[in-house]
Amino acid sequence: MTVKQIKPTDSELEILSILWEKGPRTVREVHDILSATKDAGYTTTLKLMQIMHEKELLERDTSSKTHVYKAAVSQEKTRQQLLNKMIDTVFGGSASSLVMQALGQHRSSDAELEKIREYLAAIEKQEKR
Amino acid sequence: MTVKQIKPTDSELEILSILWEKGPRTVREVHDILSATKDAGYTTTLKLMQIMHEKELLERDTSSKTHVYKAAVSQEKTRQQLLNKMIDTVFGGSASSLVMQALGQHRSSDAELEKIREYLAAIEKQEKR
DNA sequence: CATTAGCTACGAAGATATTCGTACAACAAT
DNA sequence: ATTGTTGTACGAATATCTTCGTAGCTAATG
Repeated sequence: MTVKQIKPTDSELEILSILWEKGPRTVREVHDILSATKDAGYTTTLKLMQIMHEKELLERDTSSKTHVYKAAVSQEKTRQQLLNKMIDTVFGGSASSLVMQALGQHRSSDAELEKIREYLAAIEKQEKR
Repeated sequence: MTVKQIKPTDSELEILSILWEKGPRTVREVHDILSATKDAGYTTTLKLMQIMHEKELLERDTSSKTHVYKAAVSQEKTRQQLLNKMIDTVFGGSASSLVMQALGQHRSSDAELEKIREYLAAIEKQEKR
């Protein structure tokens, strides 16, 4: 049995990100947020969201004239799938290659690094059992 | 000045991976390796590689009848760009969010985890200065 | 009630990615 | 020399993504 693969395009991911962050929103609201950074017509955003609904990336409430959309896939699961795919296709299946590359480039805050250290310690403990 | 963005498609990435791993190869050789896992016609692989050459993802040596292709972009740089993009678009710009998610899911070997720890220690030392 | 504004639905154009058939050249084998 | 094999080039069909114009519905406004 194969798990349903979530494969949003870049445009779809932008919309999902907004809905994850802000919660359920109308097309108008999503469009206004999008317009701040890129320019696209209203019907473009509308169509995108309708297609995402067909693909079951979004749910929608059509009980009132103005439909309200929300993400139908979780941010957590989507992140995991996209990440796993990148690990497989770009980093030869090695998660730690990816981790080292990520740590090497981006400056992370002390707090964040500390979290990562704790995480590693927890994993270590786990493995000792 | 904007840096040239490397944006290979999934199919292109498969070909790049082969060339990174095996070094310069002919279309036939690449195709034979690809055929092991997926099925596609020979001319499909040929066309792909020709287009990748146009896009300057590949270089080729046409001095003999059978052309020899090699990657024109480094694995290192490509990984970094794809990773940075994912950090920005999927993990809200937080490299450590990505790192934690990667560590959480995939089992990494003790040796790999140890490398990561050393890496963190090095970063810490660096920051103390 | 007529007009305007805001919304959905939908078709279609444009862009890009993918796939493959066919033509043609070079070369080896019979 | 004819035939078969292996290669490149290229056009075209198909698929998917993106964008937008237009039509038509509903509600508010004058």
